[in-house]
Amino acid sequence: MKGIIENNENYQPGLSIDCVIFGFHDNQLKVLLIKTPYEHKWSLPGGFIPIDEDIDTAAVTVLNERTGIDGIFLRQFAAFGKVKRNDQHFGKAVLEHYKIPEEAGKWFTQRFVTIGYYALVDFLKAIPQKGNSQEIIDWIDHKEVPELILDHKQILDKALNTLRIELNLMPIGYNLLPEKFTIPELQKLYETILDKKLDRRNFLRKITNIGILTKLDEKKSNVAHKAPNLYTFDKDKYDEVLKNGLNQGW
Amino acid sequence: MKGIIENNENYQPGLSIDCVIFGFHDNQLKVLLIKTPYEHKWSLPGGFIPIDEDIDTAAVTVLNERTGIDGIFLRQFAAFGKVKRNDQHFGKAVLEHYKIPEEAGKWFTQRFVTIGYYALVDFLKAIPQKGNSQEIIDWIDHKEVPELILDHKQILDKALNTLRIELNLMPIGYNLLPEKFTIPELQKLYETILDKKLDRRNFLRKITNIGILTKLDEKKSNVAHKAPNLYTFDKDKYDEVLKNGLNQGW
DNA sequence: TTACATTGCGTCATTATAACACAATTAAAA
DNA sequence: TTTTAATTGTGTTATAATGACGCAATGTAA
Repeated sequence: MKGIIENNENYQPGLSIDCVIFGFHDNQLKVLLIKTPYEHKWSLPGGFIPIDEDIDTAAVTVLNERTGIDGIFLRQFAAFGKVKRNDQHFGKAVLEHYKIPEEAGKWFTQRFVTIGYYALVDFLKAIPQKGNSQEIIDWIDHKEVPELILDHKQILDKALNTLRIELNLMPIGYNLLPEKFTIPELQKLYETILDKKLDRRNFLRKITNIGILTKLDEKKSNVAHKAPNLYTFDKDKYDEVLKNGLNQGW
Repeated sequence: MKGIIENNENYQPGLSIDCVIFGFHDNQLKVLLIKTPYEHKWSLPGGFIPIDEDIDTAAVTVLNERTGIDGIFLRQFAAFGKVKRNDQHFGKAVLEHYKIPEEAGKWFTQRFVTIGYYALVDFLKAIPQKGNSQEIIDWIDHKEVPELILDHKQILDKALNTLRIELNLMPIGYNLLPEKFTIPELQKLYETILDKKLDRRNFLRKITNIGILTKLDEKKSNVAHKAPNLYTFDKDKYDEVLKNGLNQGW
């Protein structure tokens, strides 16, 4: 933040990035959110775009800084550019907190357009990183997201909606689950994202027919009831399906 | 253009809009392209964003100015923000042509991010409008698009690709065809967009099963061979399907 | 009058989907 | 130790969707 206050001519003016980072844990679809001490609401992790960086690169940077992982599944899904989307932000809390003089503050109070990215990450590998010591960063169940700043709730909703649609076009799971997982776990992931129950047996048939799963000669241990079999993704086939898409339609 | 040269502080800096406007005619999917006398290549119709306008509104304005129609099907599909996407543009031809002094020209030579929209319009209702007398604006078959400026070819490709995917998620045709049309015409539209042949009989079955077509008691006249029946879209059902989507997948 | 391209309507085999049955496994309760 | 309950693995069956065709009707042009 300090760098940009002093050298905002090095950043793309009026343009920001916001990331909706999804993780899956305890049968919950979680979102990585941030709370700064000078704001009363939570917000999506975001950032500005150095003028000498591609916007995608800037998004990767935000994500990497916040989760500590590389090679993340990251997709741009929409740009948000309503005139009034940030008209009462930065104007108060942030500028005061950073003691930014009015003239320099104009850079922050201008009308901002933001580009939304969503990411799918392995909850156990992603370690939430604070931007500074006063920040709080945490995984929050998407069903219990508190009030967010600006239009961040809309951005989050749109991201989830996009994810739901893309679920029908491509396989997911590789990015959200640990290397070894069970079919019921994968099903829970789908059910959680879609917010609806699926039939166990039909799910198994459909997911295995895609041809991206490898059944391991190993069962999950330390579980109540019957121990489910473990699977991994066949990465080559997975990537092929990712590239070519699932349902052809016409 | 004049307004923005003198009052560029009224526009969102470093951000533009580009529109991929599709029309369907003579069994060709056509794109509305522009050629300015001071450029050797063609370009997508685009524009800048007034700081007091939503980006979507700015896109509607561009579209309306270029086609003369309202109530257009218009969708934002991606933002393009590679660092070098406009590094050799504006720097020469445009600035010279408009005799923009170097200082004022900096606004145009800065790094630009552009937001891509695609539109579907009725070819016969859309009348290409020149921005000024020296411009050429024309419908060009998407298979014969000449070399375009900057990354406009990529933007066009991405738009078409998005359209192909969305064809499986929603009905189209209402925006691209005249009010009355035949099934073979609708099929040609699909085939042209997808660039593949479809079976007549299966197409009829599938498209009618969607329940968005109304068969008219009228046949197309002045045609070679057997006169095909005319149809219209049932707008209520069409909109309902548009809203809810076609294939559920999971 | 005939040839030909196109339309309208239909069949049939295959595949995909939805709904459901039952046995096996394992922790916890009785 | 036995029983209960939850969960997993592996089916079956009926229905719907899809892909690959056949054939007669229509209207232009040879």
